[in-house]
Amino acid sequence: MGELTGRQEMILGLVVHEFVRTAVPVGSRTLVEKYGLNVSPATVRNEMARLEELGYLTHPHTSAGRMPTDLGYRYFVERLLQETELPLAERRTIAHQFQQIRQEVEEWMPLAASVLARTTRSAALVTAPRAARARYRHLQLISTQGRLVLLVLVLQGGLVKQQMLTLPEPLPQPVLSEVADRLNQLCAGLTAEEIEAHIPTLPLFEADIAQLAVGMMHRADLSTADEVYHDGLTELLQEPEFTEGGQAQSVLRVLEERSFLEAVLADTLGPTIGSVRVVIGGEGRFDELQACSLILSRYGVAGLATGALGVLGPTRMGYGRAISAVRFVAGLLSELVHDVFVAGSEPLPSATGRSSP
Amino acid sequence: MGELTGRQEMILGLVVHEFVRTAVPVGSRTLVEKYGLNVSPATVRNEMARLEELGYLTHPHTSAGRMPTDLGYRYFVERLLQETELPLAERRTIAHQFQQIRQEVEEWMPLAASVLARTTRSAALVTAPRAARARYRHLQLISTQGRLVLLVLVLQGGLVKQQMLTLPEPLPQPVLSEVADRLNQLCAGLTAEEIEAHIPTLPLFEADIAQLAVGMMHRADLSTADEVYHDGLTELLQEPEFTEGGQAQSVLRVLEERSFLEAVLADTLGPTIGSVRVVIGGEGRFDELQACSLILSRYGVAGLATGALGVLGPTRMGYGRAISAVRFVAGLLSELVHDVFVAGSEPLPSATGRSSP
DNA sequence: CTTAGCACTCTTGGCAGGAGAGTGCTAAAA
DNA sequence: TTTTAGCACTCTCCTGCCAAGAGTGCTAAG
Repeated sequence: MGELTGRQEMILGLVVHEFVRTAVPVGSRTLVEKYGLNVSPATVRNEMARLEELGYLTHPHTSAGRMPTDLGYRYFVERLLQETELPLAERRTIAHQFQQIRQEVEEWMPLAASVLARTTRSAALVTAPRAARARYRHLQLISTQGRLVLLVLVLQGGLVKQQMLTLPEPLPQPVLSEVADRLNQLCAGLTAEEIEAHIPTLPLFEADIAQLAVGMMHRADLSTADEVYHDGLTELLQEPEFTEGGQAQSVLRVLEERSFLEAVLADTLGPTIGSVRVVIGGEGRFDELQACSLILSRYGVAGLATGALGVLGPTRMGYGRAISAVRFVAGLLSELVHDVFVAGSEPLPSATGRSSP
Repeated sequence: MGELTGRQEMILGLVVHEFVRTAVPVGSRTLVEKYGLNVSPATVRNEMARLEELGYLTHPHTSAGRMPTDLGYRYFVERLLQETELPLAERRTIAHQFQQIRQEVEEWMPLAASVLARTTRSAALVTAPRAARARYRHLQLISTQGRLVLLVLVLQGGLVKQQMLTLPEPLPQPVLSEVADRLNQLCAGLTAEEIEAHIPTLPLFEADIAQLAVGMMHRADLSTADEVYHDGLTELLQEPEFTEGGQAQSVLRVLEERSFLEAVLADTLGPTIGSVRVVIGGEGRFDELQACSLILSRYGVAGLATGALGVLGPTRMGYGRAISAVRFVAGLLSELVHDVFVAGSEPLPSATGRSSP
């Protein structure tokens, strides 16, 4: 990415800004008039031509204004966008909402999605936090009538898995609880492999149960994202680039084809917490996202449990605001996860004043 | 809804059939030729004019073919559609898939949604089964480090709720387990109110925990649908009626605005299990669904736990197949729920041969 | 009651022409 | 050397127009 002169940068920035606002290719005259530049449209045209040569702008057709290319957005995001934060008032209300549902584990993800969608006016995606390697925390066996038993396995980080099993003969609840307790003492904090090592030493019935739990943990390890919470799809599809045919579906595919989302996450997000990644226009690898940009970040506690969250919008999106919002919400969620895992007992420091690395 | 002559019914039926297939208004000549009627187009025209007068057909404009009105579809569904079932082979494979994941509680809903979406080529919506009144089944307290404790509450039917709480002082896991056990013995099978009645008799700490559980149960009672699983939205949005502007959003609103879905379910589905309801074109009450039809059914075990599932398609949808699919999948899910709740110990009778009332 | 015939209406696609917007280029001005 | 004015050029967008095609509604005859 070559260097641009100050004026070229300014013009690129203005084109991005104006195009994001209006969704209409912007011409030289409009730019000069709207932003009170003290050069003539002709000069701007020359610079625009140069920017186009370098690949930062395009033309839909000869007599139309300019619009940024994906490369143009990239330059904008990486060099022109000064790091910014959401306004304090907004941070306050958001932090307050999270404070409200601090105890309600199930509300975390939906709230994060809703907040992201609302503040960025785009679609938001949030995956639940998961341990890199599932670790056993607690198991319980709940007898239904008959020989049918519900096995509830709680993994470290609060992820709950359920499975049913049929006993060869009915057992009373106290016996089941006792079995569960013994396993709990033995297995707390272990990974699937570590538990497997113990199995041969266990009495028959307990070994069976442990084997089931191991299976559930393995399955949990395999899938990267169990549930994807989303919000704001309707707002996204109101954007002009999606109101026409085909485009809407490709966006939905991201949601419904889990494998696709997993690929994107794996490709663009390492295990690093805190940094925000920006994927513009699919970056050649994801055709379905040609018209979209993704702002992604990982949240959670490194090495213990992490999830991902992000904003999906048209390439023509407000990157500054979106990046700040993603970073801020990721920070809040990380704090919540931190509580469940590392668990300080002191009251949380106010989240409002925080910002990321 | 007045009576129609046999020939009028036939023509209405053919118009529906043809329009569903092609999405193009159907003219009198095409009808005669494609279906080998031995009357002339003019006769068909006369009948069509009569059907239009009665409100079963419309014209987009003077020189276009006819297409069914919502009333026309309604007549078709209620009087012309003979009760039918999915082909045996298809029922077999579907039942087999459910058999495979019988034990995997978390897979039920996604599978149901996926199967419905695929067999009807429309969007499918499935809500998790919920007890009419939440009933306590099992609670457990899992200590994190420090004073933070994770409370996991399992309700009858397998619904799991989690919440965190902060203790005034740290307690070791065995003490917590003991408290949980005492509450479990006392509260198993009770509703929120019944537990509340016990609270004054409990020691202080246990009373607090019980109060929390009661709160969680109340909250569970309030919301009709916690999670809505969906699949097949992409296929739906490929239909010609949604590829153009505005329409796509209104469909997504159904998904994202939970309150809306709750309203629809409450309005159209009583607590009755097994019957299939058809909502055509929003029926005047739901503007967002003007272009859509919903095929809905409740599943589960009456009085214990029920959920809803359905297919969302364009009004121009294959009603026969959709209704059969919804009924069949609802039946399969009901059996699964039956197992968890009422819990027979005998192996399931093969679902393939079953059909609903 | 059915049908043939015919006039009528409305959509669709193609084509032409003018307005508007914005560019690219050239030559003059700073 | 950079900036600017001027001008020709290109392309979209809208409008009006025309012909083809599809399908109807009506009327009068079978």
